[in-house]
Parts: sequence; structure tokens; C-alpha cells
Amino acid sequence: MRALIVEDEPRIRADIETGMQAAGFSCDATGDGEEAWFLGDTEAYDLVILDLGLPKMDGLAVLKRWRAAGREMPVLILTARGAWPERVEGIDSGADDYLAKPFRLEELLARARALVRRAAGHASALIAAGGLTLDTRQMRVLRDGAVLAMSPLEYRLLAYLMHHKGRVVSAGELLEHLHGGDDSRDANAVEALIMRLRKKVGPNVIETRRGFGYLIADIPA
Amino acid sequence: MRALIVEDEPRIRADIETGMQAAGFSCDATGDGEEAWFLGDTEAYDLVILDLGLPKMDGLAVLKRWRAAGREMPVLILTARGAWPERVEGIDSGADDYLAKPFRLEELLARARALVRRAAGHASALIAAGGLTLDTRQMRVLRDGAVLAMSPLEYRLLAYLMHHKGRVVSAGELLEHLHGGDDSRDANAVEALIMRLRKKVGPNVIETRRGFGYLIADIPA
DNA sequence: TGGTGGCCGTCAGGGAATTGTCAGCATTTG
DNA sequence: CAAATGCTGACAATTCCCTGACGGCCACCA
Repeated sequence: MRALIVEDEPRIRADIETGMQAAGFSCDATGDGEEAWFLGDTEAYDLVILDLGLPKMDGLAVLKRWRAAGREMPVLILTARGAWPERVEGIDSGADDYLAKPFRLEELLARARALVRRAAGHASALIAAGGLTLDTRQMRVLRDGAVLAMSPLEYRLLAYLMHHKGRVVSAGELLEHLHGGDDSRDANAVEALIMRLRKKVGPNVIETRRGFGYLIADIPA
Repeated sequence: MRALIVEDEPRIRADIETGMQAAGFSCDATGDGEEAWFLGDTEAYDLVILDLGLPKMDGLAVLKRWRAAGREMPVLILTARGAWPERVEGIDSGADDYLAKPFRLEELLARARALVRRAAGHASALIAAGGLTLDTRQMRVLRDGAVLAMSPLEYRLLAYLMHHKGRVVSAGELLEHLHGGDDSRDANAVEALIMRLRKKVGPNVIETRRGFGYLIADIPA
């Protein structure tokens, strides 16, 4: 976990840095607004602690420039007690949290942990195999960056195969998965679906294991 | 956006509810810990405002039971000023934020907006997707710098899609969040709304995933 | 208080996409 | 070679979604 600490008062900055390091963060620290902006723009931090009263460039301005440039790391703002309009502005400028000075180090650490924990929840939802990329959030399939149009059943069948990439999946298992328990369907339905899928994703993606089932080899896109 | 407000002081509860509704939330409110737990466990909220001092079941206990059961909605804790150990415990119990009483309603709303944004993976007050810009503070929608006129329901539906941009949202989920739990409506209502929205925002913004739902892509295809 | 306009849920019709089935063909297996 | 297994194209029924119209409801205003 890398953290950037931006605070112009050396004593406080050192305190925070010590505490964060003790909590397992690896820290950069600065008291200069421009340097802070440059670091946050070029380095990859998991968390930024940002004091608002800075020389050269105001903390809020730094934050806004980061957000405008698409930097989305969590930012915890330090603010003077009672300056609530400033807090509201900070939060609406893209801050994820604030803490009023003076504060207890334990509280800062607790909030830092919470922010990092939350930011970690945005894992990628992409599965790659057989030259394809499955985007499970947007429910679409990509090949060479292009979107392949899929019908609902086609998508679910392909998703199942890709979730189980590198394993042979029987036709029965596919039927079971696509139409839970409803065995009114012909086994041929799967074959037809597989064929339609192959027309879209191209040959040599879905392999047949005669007598056993189908699989997508575990080769990343 | 659905919110649950848990606060045992009726006056404060009513104030919060009024403010939240004005900000576009559809609210349930209760002053009872057990009812709060039940609602949070069974309904789908986008945000919970949770007071810690409750009869029957303590706020922290409610929160812990939710988290233990895997409920992950953002929770904003209300706490007495100066009780900082309580705040630290609250945050480490899974709260996403806290606010000390007494507070300004504006600040509560700003933090509520921030939490909802953060939960959806955004850090700015402006959400851009599909060529549109959603201004959550002013509750406006912009395209090419021009304001698009929206009816209340249209705005909330669009806001929900944009908060969850890049994710497929089912018609049922939309109904649920537009009219909390009231399932008396026809599924066609969503289709009609989507159609009216598309007339305003233009085609190719709201995509249909036949059999699954709708989405606004966050990466142009 | 009565009118007016916007909002929104419902209905009904239609069109297009989807998918199971069938029949025939190709390939593999014993 | 014959049987079994899988592939393929065509077809039709069904489902799903879009769209225009209508009317109830509510807020606003004279």
C-alpha cells in the first residue's frame, strides 16, 4: 500500500508518516502543493492524505486537477475544525473523506484503512481465454477490442465455458446450467447453440471433445 | 436512490427525511433498532443513515449483524460529538463514514452524495458516460454543455444507470429502486420510461441487453 | 374551485430477435 | 462397413421489447 501525505507543517507530517508506516503503508510526504500535484499525477498511490492549507497551490485545487485528469485514488482531506462549508466543497470536489484538525492518530488510521478497503472492492470483471475477453459487468464479449453481439443464451453459454476455461464441460452440464432442471429440451439444442456461437467467435475457440463435451483452452487473449 | 434512516429522535428523523427526499432519495425511516436491522437485511438500500443510540438494539450491533450477513451498502453513522473511540470502533465495524451531532443538514447531504458516488465507483460530483454529464449536486443532465429537461422519474432512472455505468441493470432492479418495494407497477412502466428517456438523451446511449436489462457503457464500444 | 398541463402507468399492437426442433450430412469409431 | 456422434441450415413458435395512444392523477394557477 502506497500513500502520499501532503501537509505543510513538518511536525504533523512526520507524525502522520510514522503512524502510517507503522500501519504498513509505504509513504511519500511533501508540504508543497505543486510537488504534491506532480507526485499524485505521476505515481500510483492507494491513498492520499491531503491538507487544505498549502503554499503555492491550494489543496482543493490540487484535488480538482487530479480528478479532472482522471486520477481516482481515494483522498482523505485534513481540514480546520468547524470549517464546514470548506468540507462540503471538498467532498463535492471529489474527496472521499475528511478529518478535522486536531485529530487522533488512531482515527486517521482507522479512516485510512476504511478508504483503502473500499477502493479495493473494484476488482476487474474481465475473463480472458481463447483470444476472447468476457466483460461480466457489461455482459459483452470482446475480440481484438471489438464487441461481439450475443443473444442471451449464447452469452450465458459462453460465459459458463469461460468461467470454466481449461476444463471439459459436458452437454448435459450445459443444459442443466442454462435451463435449471428443466429437461424438456433436446440435447441438440446445445449443439445448435454451440454452432451459432462459433459463427460469432470464430473457429478454433470452442473445442469439441467427442463423447465428452466442449472446452475453451486456457490461453489468455 | 433508496435510503434507510435510523434515528430514534422523531424530530431529527423527520428533518433528515425531508432533506434526503428533497435531494432525490426515496426514504424509509425508523427509530427502532430491530426494525432497522430487519429492513436493512431484507430491502435493497443504496445508503443507510444510522444513529448509534437506539432502543432495543444498539446501532453498532445492527451494523455488525448486517456486515456479518454480507450486506454491503454504505452506512453513515451519526454519533455524539467528541466520542472518538466510538467513531473508530464504528469505522472498524464496517461503517463508511460518520458525522458528529449536531450537524448541518447540508453537510449530511454532501456526505450522503459522496458515499453513494463512492459506492458506485466514482469520486467526482460529476459523472460522465455515454456523452452525457450528470451533475448530482444540481440534479441536472448535460449534453454538449446544454441542459436536458428531465422529469423527476426520468432523472432518477438516468441517475441510477449512470451511477452504475458499465453494469447491466435489470428492469426489476430499476423498479425496485424507483418505487421502493412497491411492486404494484407493471414491468412495462420501465420500458415506457426508458423510451421517453431515449427521446431526450438520444439513441445509442442507453443500451439494451435483451433478456437481462439496460446499461450505459463506460467504455464506448 | 374549476381548468390546464405535465407526468406517468397501462394497454394493445407490432416487429424483430431468439431458440428449439427437425432432417440431412459429415466425421469418427469399432 | 455400419453405427454413433456431432455439425449445419432451415423453419416456426415464442418471447421480448418498442412504440403510440389513452387516461388518471396531481400540482399549479387564475
